[in-house]
Amino acid sequence: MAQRIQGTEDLYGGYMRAWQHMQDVARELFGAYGFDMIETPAIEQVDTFVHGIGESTDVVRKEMFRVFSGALMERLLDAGTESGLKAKQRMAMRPEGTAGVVRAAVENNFVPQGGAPVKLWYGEAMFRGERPQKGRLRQFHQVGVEWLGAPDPAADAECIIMLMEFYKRMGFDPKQLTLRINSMGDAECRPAYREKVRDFILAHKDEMCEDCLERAEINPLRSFDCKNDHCREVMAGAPLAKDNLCDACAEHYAKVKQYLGEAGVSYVEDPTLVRGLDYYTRTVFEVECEGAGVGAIGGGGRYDGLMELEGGKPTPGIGFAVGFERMYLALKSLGVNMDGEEPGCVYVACTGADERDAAFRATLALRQAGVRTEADYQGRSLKSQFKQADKHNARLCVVLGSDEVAAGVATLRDMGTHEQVQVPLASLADEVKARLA
RNA sequence: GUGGGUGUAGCUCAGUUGGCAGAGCGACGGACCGUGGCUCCGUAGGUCGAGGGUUCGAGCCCCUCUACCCACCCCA
Repeated sequence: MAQRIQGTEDLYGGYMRAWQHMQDVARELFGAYGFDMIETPAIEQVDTFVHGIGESTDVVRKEMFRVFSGALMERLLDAGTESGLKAKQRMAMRPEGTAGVVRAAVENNFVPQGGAPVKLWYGEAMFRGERPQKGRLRQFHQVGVEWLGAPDPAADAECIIMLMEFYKRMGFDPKQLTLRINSMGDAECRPAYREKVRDFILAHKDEMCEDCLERAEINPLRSFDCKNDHCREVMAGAPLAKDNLCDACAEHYAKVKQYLGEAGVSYVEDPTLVRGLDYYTRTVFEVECEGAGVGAIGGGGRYDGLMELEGGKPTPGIGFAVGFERMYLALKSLGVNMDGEEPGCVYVACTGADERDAAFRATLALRQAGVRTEADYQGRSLKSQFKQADKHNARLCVVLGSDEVAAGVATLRDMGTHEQVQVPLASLADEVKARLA
């Protein structure tokens, strides 16, 4: 039997409706904050992701799905190297949303010099070549926002406030969530801090695990959340980001915290919070649902250097992304079922072959009037048609028997109250719509 | 990439020392032939993940493959 690729899922039924619901909530809430929707291509040049996400990150080093046409792949296998490929022939499926949106902003000049900020949101599939496990898929879905051109710490705060409101509307009690924030500094102060942490690790090399020694060179800040307890104990004595911020970063961070406080958003300052993508500067944040066992259900931060890395003018940016599948699992672990119900409909039943034509016309008329309508296509008994009507969540059932057809009427049964009335076939759609309203 | 677990009906799973493949749910049909949900009765549905081996006999034991799940790494 043909089967799915590992780590992918088919979205249908209640699960699909849950994903659509998440996008509907996003559209409404993010729209109120002035965000417009954008959809960028699922494949981009590899460089777009490498420049943005960072050469040394796991996402770029081992998780990106590379894309080649069949013809190109043949040439590649012959040549044994991709060094001869042009940049635009080296493609990858997007592992996250920010790099593509920023690339689009640069390419289309969304934020001209001195121009107003642009606010964009997306809801689409992401692809990462990892081994799947709970809350981790190779194709998964995220809703996210990018706010470009706004250096103001109020933008950081508003993003976070909006994010927490989003969770609330999706069915979380804010008390069930932990919002962790940190500041990673900027081009001014981060390099020096990074070096300090590296030196600290190397000074304690006898006590650290192998992974951490490797991290010291690649991304020393990651050692803060090493899974090894002993490493974390050692790292507790390491220099903290918040003590090593330049004045501008410290002021920015303080302002973000002030605004969060004013908005009544509770947060935990976590000096060890380090996000895995290199583009982040200053504010970073992450939201976790305790006990759900799926890790972070959303996160983001500021990326003031990213536009430049993608070849644009220096333009500040901030954004976040929320994982659909993880959020779905987290809500489920809290007893909230996100599955959407099939919408109600009207079912057209008939008693036999002689009435089938009349049923066809009634079904057509209802659908043309915009009513979600179902009917029988298997020649089932009337009793069975009623069972089908229930399965389709029918609110009304139109019954067409020989008596009705002869009299030019239809019996309309309310599936909730069992009330039945006869209405002229000519005004069926109006009668139905009046009762559904 | 590394480690562990599981594949039996549409779904969730039982299946004892190797001895006639099961349950619950679901589906379908019926309970005074034109009326659903509840109840009752009945019916259908299986390459026991695939291939090989041991055995009189394998869902069960052995080997290989494969798929999925979980965990590490990392991340949404």
